[in-house]
Amino acid sequence: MAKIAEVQEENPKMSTAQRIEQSLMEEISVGDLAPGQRLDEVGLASRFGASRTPVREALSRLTAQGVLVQGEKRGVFVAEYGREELSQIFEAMHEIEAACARIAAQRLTLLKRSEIEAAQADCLAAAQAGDRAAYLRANEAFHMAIYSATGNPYMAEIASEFRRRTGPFRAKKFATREDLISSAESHQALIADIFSEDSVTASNSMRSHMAASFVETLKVN
Amino acid sequence: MAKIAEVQEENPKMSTAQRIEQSLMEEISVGDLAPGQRLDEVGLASRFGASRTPVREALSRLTAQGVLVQGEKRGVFVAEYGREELSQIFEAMHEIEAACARIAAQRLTLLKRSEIEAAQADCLAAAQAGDRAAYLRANEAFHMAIYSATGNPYMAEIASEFRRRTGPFRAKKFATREDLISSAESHQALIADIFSEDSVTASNSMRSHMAASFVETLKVN
DNA sequence: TTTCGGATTTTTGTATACATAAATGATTCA
DNA sequence: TGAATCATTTATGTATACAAAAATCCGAAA
Repeated sequence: MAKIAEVQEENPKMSTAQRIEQSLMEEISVGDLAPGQRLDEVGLASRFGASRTPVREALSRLTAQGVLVQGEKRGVFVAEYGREELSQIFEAMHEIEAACARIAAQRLTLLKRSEIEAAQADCLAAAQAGDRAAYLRANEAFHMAIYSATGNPYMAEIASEFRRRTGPFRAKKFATREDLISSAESHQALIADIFSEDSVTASNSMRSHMAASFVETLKVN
Repeated sequence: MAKIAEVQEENPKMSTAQRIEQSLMEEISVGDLAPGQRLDEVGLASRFGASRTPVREALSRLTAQGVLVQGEKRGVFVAEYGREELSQIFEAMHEIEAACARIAAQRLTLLKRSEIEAAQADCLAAAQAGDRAAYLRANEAFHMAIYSATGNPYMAEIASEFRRRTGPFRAKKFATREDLISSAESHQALIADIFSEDSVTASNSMRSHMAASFVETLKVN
């Protein structure tokens, strides 16, 4: 509820449907809405104080993005992936992230470089503080900064899309403060390799980062 | 109109919204609906013999997929890309296609191999016949067969999505029978390199195929 | 007790109506 | 003549209503 009001005040000119879509996306990526959970149109409508029409539009768009799926039964559900599906999604994500790292290394500007550094500083701070929610946000911002450094909004868009899809599964692996710190530390090597401006080094470094992330994710899913 | 009825009869249990979405997608990817064209809700509603509600749902989903965009004015429009944007989209597409070719080369099964060959046979036949519409379909099937050969439906999905987005722009470059034939012939080298089962060769071959495709596309856009 | 069939209740998909925002056009004043 | 403001019309976003399909529940028969 806090989040809804927050978004509402930040962008007061958003339509109800967009507001609902963003709120749901946020809740899903953080893991408040668990994979497999059913989303009821009328329930959401009353919860957001709206009618079914904008709710349906939001659900429809989220389904088109693959964040929700319509299961065998009636209703839409938060996408739920088994080990096999997770591994396929991570393989795809891993390819795209590697491409992003390679391109980013080639095109790195001073501005983008400082944005990545700033995001990483936030990651470290949140990890030290043991603030899980803050770390999740900072970690997303860190990867977004790398996507943005490609200078290619379409690459960034698909990379973000996979990140959203896998959000709830990756989120589970951050249980303790140590998890946060080790994740933040693994960013350091990645940053160094991207900043080396050698595309092969950057790409390989991202591949190993993603592979490690996948191993950790599989442990808790 | 023929197409609408056709899809309707193939999948009689589809909802009106899905039917409209598929029809519009088909018309856009073939180029019947030109980039930049405005899509009017009431007009589409009367054209499909439905109310605005399912039309809105279809437009909303197509917008979420990036096939349509909501412009500065009111209304949604078929996505229109300038040279700069086209080059960015092609760069992203090129990365994904290269990854698909690499993975496909590593995992090639006899079945997938024969599917690729069959699709290419269709391409050659359509090109020889100078049948542009048939070639467009066969060419899509050819690339889909490669995506499918990765064994990874998520890779296939994003690759397909880019293909749909760029459909109307790529379609323009097939004007004469010679265009079709030269395109079909360029598939031959690509196939040979994928069938070599050497992932680097396959990936590089796809990169050059995509680069060539981009050059041709830019000429007509 | 289990299973089959029908009735009931949800839930979805579509249509329609209405209020609001935006684009267009007209009119007036400079 | 031009610009600016106001009115008109058009289109969008949301709400509500209704019909159809699916899921659930309940009872009867084996």
